[in-house]
Amino acid sequence: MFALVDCNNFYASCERAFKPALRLRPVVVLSNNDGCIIARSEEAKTLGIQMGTPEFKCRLLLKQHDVAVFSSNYALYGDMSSRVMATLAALAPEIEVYSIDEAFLDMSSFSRFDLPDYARQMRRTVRLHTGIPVCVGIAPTKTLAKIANRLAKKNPHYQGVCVLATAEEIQAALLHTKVEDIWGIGRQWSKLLQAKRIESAADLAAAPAAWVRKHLHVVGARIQAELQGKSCLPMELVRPAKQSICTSRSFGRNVSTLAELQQAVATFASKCAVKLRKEDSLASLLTVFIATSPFDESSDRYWGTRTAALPHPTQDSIAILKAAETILDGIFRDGNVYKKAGVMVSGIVPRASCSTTLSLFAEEAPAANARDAKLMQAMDAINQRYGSGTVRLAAENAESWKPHQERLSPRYSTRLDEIIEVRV
DNA sequence: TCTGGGGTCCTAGGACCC
DNA sequence: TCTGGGGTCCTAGGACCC
Repeated sequence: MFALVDCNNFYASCERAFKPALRLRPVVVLSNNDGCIIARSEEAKTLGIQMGTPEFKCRLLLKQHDVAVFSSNYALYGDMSSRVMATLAALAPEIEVYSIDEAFLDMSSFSRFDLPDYARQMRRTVRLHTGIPVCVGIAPTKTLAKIANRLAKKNPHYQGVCVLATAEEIQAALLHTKVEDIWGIGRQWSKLLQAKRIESAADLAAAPAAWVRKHLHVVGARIQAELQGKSCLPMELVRPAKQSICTSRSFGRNVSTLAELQQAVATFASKCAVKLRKEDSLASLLTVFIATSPFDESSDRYWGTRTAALPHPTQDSIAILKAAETILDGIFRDGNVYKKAGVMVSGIVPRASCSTTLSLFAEEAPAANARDAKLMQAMDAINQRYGSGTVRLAAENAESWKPHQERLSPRYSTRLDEIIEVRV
């Protein structure tokens, strides 16, 4: 048996955990640049506020109903997530952290337990330790556990816990789940299935296997098997190393000059290098992209992107930044109003496997690399201790590329100075 | 005026190997 | 008349997830 534990309205719940007065008010959290609604409390959902709506389109509604509106505070959500996960890890022998607000737990050794009762205990414990409300779904496969969790969230009579153990319970749950609500079935496949009169999860479970295999490929075949109670997706206990790392931002203002883009791209490139070093990996490919607004119909869209091989696999900020500047020069087109830019590193290999690999064409001797590596270590250590951005490359300017965040809450759980500010 | 950011996996087809 | 059988690697595009 697998349990899926999922935090309710996670970002909104994090904001609430530190401001009990918000319990009685609808809460929403905005994306970067305070652009779109990306999290809603139950009350905000009831008001009809849709996920992904631009803030300016529902500003009046937010005001009318005295909705508490927050910029996204990723430092807070990340730390709260670790606390939830640490609590869950103590409640089951194995945990797979699936996303910032979800985890699978291995319940296979709990056959002699009263599962619903144990699940209720897990909810109480997480609530007590972190202040975050969660729902628990338990079933024989991950896909069914997802369905159980969804039912636990949607139907109040479950009180946050749904266990699907018998064939009858599973069949009833499948009948009440539409295909588009199945984990792994997105918009395109839903359309395809509905056209074939496959409308519920029960329909999909019973559909001809050959047809599913042909049109939904192995991924769909796996989903079907999981719905039938055959577990195909095992627990993944160690997070695999990342295959690509991307840092991109929409700009809070119009950007037209190469100089401004250079600064943005330098900042993002450097961020990618920091993330690479955190992963202890090296990248061999670098992509830079710049884009105009997809919503502006008065001028042509431009999406400039180019990928180049790095001279040798690296995690060095300076090497990555230099290469990014060259790529940017090649894709910049004068006369555009840019709204977004990004840097991505890929072709990633673990550093350990690479220590002796030399490039046939590299101009720099390995000795120079060793010195640069020490420099990066020192920079990371200083920024770790005194806050990111304390030391940086001159080409970067993180401050000016910070997205607009006018309604940011304090980083309650990671910054002492910000808590003291609240008391005053 | 105004619209997020980060990922993964799979398939098909071309080019190549013995 | 007739033309094998088994692979790998790479890329682009399309699907999906949070």
